[in-house]
Amino acid sequence: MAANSQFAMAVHILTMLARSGDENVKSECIAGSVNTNAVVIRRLLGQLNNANLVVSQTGAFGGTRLARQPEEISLCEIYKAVCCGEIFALHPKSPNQDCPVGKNIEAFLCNLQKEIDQSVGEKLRQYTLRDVIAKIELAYA
Amino acid sequence: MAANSQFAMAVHILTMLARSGDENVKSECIAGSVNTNAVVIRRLLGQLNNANLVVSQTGAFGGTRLARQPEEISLCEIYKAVCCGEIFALHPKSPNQDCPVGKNIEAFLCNLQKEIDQSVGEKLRQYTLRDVIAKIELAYA
DNA sequence: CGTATTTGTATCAAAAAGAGTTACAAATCT
DNA sequence: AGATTTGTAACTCTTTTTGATACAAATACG
Repeated sequence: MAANSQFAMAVHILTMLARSGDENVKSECIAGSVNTNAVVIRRLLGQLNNANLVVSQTGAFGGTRLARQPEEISLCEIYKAVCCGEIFALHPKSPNQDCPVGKNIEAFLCNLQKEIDQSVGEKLRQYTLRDVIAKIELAYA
Repeated sequence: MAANSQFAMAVHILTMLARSGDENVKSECIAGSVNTNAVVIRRLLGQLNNANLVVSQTGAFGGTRLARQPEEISLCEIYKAVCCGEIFALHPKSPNQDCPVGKNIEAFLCNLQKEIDQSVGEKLRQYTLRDVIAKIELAYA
């Protein structure tokens, strides 16, 4: 399939919102920076809204802003909001249950998935949107 | 796309080989346990062979066996052998370089990818094929 | 030496998922 | 009332993986 860029785009979107403070930002404007269609942005904003990370307003002078301060939004929350897939997928078809390996490998892999998910979550929890802004502003200071 | 199950299948394959010791195992036999086509297995075995994890023999009474002892093969090596993608993909199209966020977000995300990859690698290095066998045999003991 | 078996690999079809696009109803401001 | 913007449905295009068929090359054994 096409690679899943939703997390990358979501971080991009939220970084822009964070830099705009209380001001509403339009999906068209974000799309211009991400270099994609505004509907793609609005779809992601919908997911971020479900996760209570952003607040949107319809109508003239509408747009979207962060629901919380940048230092209160971790990359882990963003990752979970756009529910990227697991690190690896389990078997496409259920393995042969008459084979000792086939019968037990799925449970093992499932546990492993969870452990890795935990590791990734811990790493992502170390960064907030505030850190992202800081790094980006440092880069062109 | 269809989800990438290569790591799951590779662990399955190698676990079967580990349990067969020095004996050659046929792709058809592995396919029966994984519940897929033998060519899918042979393709994966090709990758595992490139990574020097298995040894194959063509011809009658041919097949595949581990290139090393199970305790000398970590899940991290397997993961790298089948080169599953990154945890998340970068932007589908390069972001707008005239925007401060667009200009710098990719470098940030790229570093983040590497950090996460490191975390996942460390976690996977904790387990060897021997551990997988132990867990699976415990399950039906 | 010939036959049977098995891998390695090319090629194609089918399925799944993301990204991009168009279109339009609903909401909101002036 | 009119203009603007979000939310969302519907569709196409592209990419990726899996699954399947076919066949040459290698190998063992009688």
